[in-house]
Amino acid sequence: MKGPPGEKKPIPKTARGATSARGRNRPRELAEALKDWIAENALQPGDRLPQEKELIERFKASRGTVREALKLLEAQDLVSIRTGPRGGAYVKDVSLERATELLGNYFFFKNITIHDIYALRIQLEPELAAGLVGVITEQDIDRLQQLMTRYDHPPQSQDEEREQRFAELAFHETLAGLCPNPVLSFACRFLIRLLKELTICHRIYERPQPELRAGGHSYQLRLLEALRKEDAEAARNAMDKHMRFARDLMEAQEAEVLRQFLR
Amino acid sequence: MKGPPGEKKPIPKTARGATSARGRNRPRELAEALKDWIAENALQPGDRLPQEKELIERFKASRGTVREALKLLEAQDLVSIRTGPRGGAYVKDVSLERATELLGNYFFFKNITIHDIYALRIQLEPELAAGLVGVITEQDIDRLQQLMTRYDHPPQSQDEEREQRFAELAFHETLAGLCPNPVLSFACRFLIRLLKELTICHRIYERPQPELRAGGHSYQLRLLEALRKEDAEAARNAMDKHMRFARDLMEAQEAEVLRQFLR
DNA sequence: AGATATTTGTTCGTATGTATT
DNA sequence: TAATACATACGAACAAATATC
Repeated sequence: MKGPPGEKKPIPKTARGATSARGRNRPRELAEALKDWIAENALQPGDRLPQEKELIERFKASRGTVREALKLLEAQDLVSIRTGPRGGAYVKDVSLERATELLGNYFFFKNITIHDIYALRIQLEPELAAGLVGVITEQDIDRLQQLMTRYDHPPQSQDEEREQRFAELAFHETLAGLCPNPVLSFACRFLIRLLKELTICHRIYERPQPELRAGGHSYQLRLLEALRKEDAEAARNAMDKHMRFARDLMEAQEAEVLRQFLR
Repeated sequence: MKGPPGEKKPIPKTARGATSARGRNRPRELAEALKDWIAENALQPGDRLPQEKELIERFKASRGTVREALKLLEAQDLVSIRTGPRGGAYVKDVSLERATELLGNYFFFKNITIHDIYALRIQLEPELAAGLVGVITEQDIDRLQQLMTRYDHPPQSQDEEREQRFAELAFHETLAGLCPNPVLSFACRFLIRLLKELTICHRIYERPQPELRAGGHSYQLRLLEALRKEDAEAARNAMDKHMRFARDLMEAQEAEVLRQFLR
């Protein structure tokens, strides 16, 4: 089917190509071996792995293979690679960002709706709010109130409209960051990330939402008041109302946008 | 000290190495660019990416860089790479197992407690149960009831004790698998995985739990009844009671095990 | 079943930029 | 400032795998 094989490979002279070619010595295996090596030697976050040259000798692999294996570990956020003389691969704690990104990949092809996300937010954010009592400080609350000034007024432009939506989400991210329950904290932040990435949300955020902004602002004020009084149930209640209010408006907007889009 | 294998170096003529060196156009960036490219072109699972040669031209990178980027995507389970004609990088659905594993890495160094996990289960499992109404079939319910026969009787041995705990969790995993909300479904299954991996749970599962077994069994029966009647609120209520009951017992056991351990 | 073409997999050599000393 | 060590990147050749004829 293809072009005539007129051109032979004209490089037979040296023939010093691959040597071992031991079948399936894939980078993946090397990565697993490195992980085991890390565990065996009880390396802690911050410790440095041997440099490439030594890894090449120790594991009997080429530089490219070693590099790919290290990249694999970096992709899992188990190591971070720095350049320079003190460079190399360092054992690292898995970062929130990376974990979020990797989990986001799982939902990449799933069809997530606003309804799906708010079904969880309604359950989790009130619990989170209640759990903050006794943990959150006056300074934290002041910082949150400071954040709210970015959307305590009607937006002057479409850009500001969108910015205000993200500032509101940042409010909730900050709250989640204060939560002492690591799982709950992660879940709430991940839901916010999903919201940010939903393309339907981008369309919604472009539309004027005076009700959403004003309503959200007042619910958040009630929430902060409850937190100041260290009243867990009042905090839970305020957040519950806040979430249900937001869900209803967002779902209505979703339907509206879809209606326009399908027209 | 290099000691090449006898052969001379017959590559003097070309000898042109790196050219661009535009800052640090790392493989990471290429991987991100490829991800964007996948989204822009609306590639679906099963679709093939351009082959290495074309990617080299299109993104102006060397083969090694392209390969590392592809390996990065492969490590994230976004593509799978095959050799041979019609080979190349194929867009792939991220498997539940892999996503769970990667997220598990994030919580590996965090100190998760039973309380943390049940704080979420209490919120999410009732919601999941309610959402099953209208989706779950009679066959599904029959299958679940079949599953329950594995712990409808007191265990005869410590092995069976442990087996019954895992069978109960399998019941909840099956429920979660039926949930039409992908985020809620994942969350519930991930929480169960965390429970399974908690070392404290292993100790608890070794101890006799007649109350936990009998109580859980009866709550699950009530749940299935509600689902048969398609009564969402009754299902939610049954699951809520079930979770609170389990949490109280598990936390008591956790305290007990810790007390013994610290003695 | 076997030959062939296509595509990735592996290794080597080399060049370059940069951060540390 | 110069030397050096190191990661980063490029290119070429060969090896292995595999679909197609």
